[in-house]
Amino acid sequence: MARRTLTVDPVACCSPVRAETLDEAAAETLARSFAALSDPIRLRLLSHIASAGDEVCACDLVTMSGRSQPTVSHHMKLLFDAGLVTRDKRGLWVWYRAVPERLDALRTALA
Amino acid sequence: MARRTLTVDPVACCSPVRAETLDEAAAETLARSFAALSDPIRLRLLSHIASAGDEVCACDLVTMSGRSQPTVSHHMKLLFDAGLVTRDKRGLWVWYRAVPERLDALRTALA
DNA sequence: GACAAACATCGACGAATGTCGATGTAGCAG
DNA sequence: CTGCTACATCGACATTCGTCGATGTTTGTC
Repeated sequence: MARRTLTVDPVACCSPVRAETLDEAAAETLARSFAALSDPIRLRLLSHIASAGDEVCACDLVTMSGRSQPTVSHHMKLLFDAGLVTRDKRGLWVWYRAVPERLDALRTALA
Repeated sequence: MARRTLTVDPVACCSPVRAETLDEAAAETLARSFAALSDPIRLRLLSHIASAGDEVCACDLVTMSGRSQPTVSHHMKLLFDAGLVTRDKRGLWVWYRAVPERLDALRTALA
């Protein structure tokens, strides 16, 4: 059986905000996703990965963001838990990849 | 000339996150908008107004959200400053209306 | 085995946020 | 002018968040 984690469903989420009033559970889920996008550093990290169109090494993110390694690790964990990126550890390096389906799901929620 | 306020431009914002890495200024602007959507109460308030398709009285929002009047007023100010709703005071009542162009702008930013 | 490198976790700190009671302000009704 | 109503602002509080140095863990190299 599929293991239940704390991460959100990559695709499904909530009905569009303009369709009907969100119920409390849907609002909670959506809010958590948007909270992942509510920090400029995280937005730049995500944008850097998403625009690359390919895998990005975590080591690049530290230099690119200008933050310390623990801080970047913290932000990437939030993006990962929000389902916005995937993480793939190979050897010493960790490679991140954007999850376009998740971005599309959030776009749908704003419809 | 148009008065410059603290509110954001209703339409224009940032290039899509998948197009190229956001610069710091764009990331700051976008993050502030998503921060307005990062609270479940605000999402329900906005969804209630947006799905109404018409004006909504502030008095309805208090009962609907289950929060105190000052708290609702605080949240509505954030939504207003984010350009997601307009405010129209007529007599004693304040009427809110959703700004679909702003929601569309955020959807575009997630493209 | 010992050592180094990449990343995660921990602990602590200041700053920002959500919340509400108390109070201020603007607009009606008498 | 007096009161009442709807909403905004203020002050205070607990909680959450962003940050980084120190430390832990995993992996590869020798």
